[in-house]
Amino acid sequence: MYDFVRSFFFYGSRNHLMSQPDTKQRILNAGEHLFARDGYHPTSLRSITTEAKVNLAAVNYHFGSKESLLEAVIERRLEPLNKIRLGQLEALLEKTGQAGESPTCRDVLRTFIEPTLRMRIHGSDSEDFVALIGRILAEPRSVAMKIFMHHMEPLMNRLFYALALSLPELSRQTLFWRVHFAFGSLSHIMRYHERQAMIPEDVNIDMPVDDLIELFLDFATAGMEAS
Amino acid sequence: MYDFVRSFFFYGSRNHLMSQPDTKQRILNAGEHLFARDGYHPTSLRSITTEAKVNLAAVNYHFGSKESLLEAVIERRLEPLNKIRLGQLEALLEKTGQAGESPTCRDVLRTFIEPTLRMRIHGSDSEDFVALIGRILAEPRSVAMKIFMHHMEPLMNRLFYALALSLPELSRQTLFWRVHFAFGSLSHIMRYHERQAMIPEDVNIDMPVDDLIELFLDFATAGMEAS
DNA sequence: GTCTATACGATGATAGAC
DNA sequence: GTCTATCATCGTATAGAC
Repeated sequence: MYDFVRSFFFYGSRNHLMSQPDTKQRILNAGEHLFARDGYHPTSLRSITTEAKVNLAAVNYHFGSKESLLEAVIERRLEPLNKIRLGQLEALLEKTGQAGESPTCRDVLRTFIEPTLRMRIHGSDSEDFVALIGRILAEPRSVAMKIFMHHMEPLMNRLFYALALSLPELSRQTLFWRVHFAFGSLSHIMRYHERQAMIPEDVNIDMPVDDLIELFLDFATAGMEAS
Repeated sequence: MYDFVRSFFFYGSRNHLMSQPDTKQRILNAGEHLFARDGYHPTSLRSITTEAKVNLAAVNYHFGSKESLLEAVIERRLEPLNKIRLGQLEALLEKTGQAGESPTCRDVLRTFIEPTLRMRIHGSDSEDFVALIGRILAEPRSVAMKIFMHHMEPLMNRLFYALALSLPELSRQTLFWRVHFAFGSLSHIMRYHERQAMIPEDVNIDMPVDDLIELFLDFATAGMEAS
C-alpha cells in the first residue's frame, strides 16, 4: 500500500524528468555550510552527506570528488556576485568617463565591497558563502585559492585599473600594496561575523550591514588615499 | 672505530644529562615549518617526524598530541615576541606620559607591527612563525585561535588602551572596528610573503622589511585616523 | 540516469610492550 | 626513547536496485 502511494507520487509519468530534483542543491548547501564553519580539510564527506540527508556516494556521483564539490560551491555564488560587482564598476566608469572625470576611490571600492558585504546579511542564503571566501583568502597555495583566483582575475584587473584612475598620484607599487592591505581587511571581516574572542562585550558585532559598509569604506578609503 | 668515536662524543659521562638534546627542538622546527606551509590539518605527524628525523611516536612522547605540539610551537615564539611588543608599548606610554602628551597613533601601531614584521625577514629562524600566526588568525573557532588569543589578551587590552589615548575623538565602537580592520590587514601580509596569484610580476614582493613597515603604517594610520 | 549499500586501501592519532 | 599494533575515519570505487 505505502509502496503504491510512493510509486504514484514519485515514480509516475514525470519520473524520468524530475527524479530527486534537489539532491545536488542539498549537497551544495551542506558543503557550503560545513566548509565555511569548519574549513575544507576538517570537513568530511560523511558529515556533508549526513547533513544533506543523501547517500555518501552522491557527492562522488554528482561532483566527482570533494575538491570538485568545493569548486562547485564557490562557483555557484561567486559568478553571480562578480557579475554584479563588475556591472557596478563598469557603470561607474561609464558615468564618470562621460562626465570627463575620474571616479573617486570610495566609489570604486564601494562597487566591490557593498555587494560582498550585503551577502553577509544574517539569515540570507549566501551568509555562509562570505565566511567561506574569507577562509579561502587566508590559505596560500591551497586548491581553493587557485579556484577562487581563477574566477577573480578579470574583475581584479578592472578594479586595479579603476583604482589607478582614482589615485593617479600613487606609484604602481604603492597602489598594489595598499590594495593588498585593503583586501586583507575585507577578508578578515568576511570571516568574523559572529561573536568570538577579541571582541569586547560592549561592542555591537551585529551592526547593520549598511553601517558596517560605511565604517569600512571610511577606513579603507583613508588608507588608500594616505599621503 | 666509528662507534668508538661516536661513543666518546655522544655517550660519554654527560650522557645521562644530555641524551638526544635536540629532539624536541627538531620536532618544533619541523612542526612550525609544515604547519606554516600547509596548514595545521593537512600536515600529518608522519611528515613532521620524517622531516625532524625522529620516530613517529616521539611527538606523543614529548608533547602529548598533535594539538599540544601546535600549542608549543606557538608559545615558543609568541611569548618572547609579546614581551618585546609590550615592552616597547610601555616605554612609549611612559615617555609620552611623563611629557604630559598622548602617544601618536602611528607610534602605538609601530610597537605592535614593527617587531612582528621584523620576524619575517627572509632566512631568519622565525620566518615561518609569522606565516603560521597569519593562518591561525584566519581560522575562527579553531583550537589554534583559542591558544593564540589566550596569549594575546593582556597585550591587546593594553594596545586598545593606548590607541584610545591616541585617538580620543573616536567612539569605543568605531575604535574597535578600525582596530579589527587593521589587524585584518596585518594578518593578511603576515601570510603572503611569497609570490603567488594576485601579485603582478612588476611588483616587488620582496620589499625590504623596513620599507614594508612604513608602507603599512601609512595605510593603517590613515585608516585609523579617518574623520 | 539516479541513488544505495558496502568495501577498499590509505592514513589518522594513540597506546602498550620492549 | 623506539617499535609495532590498533582502531577509527578518511576519500573513493563499484555493483546493483529502482
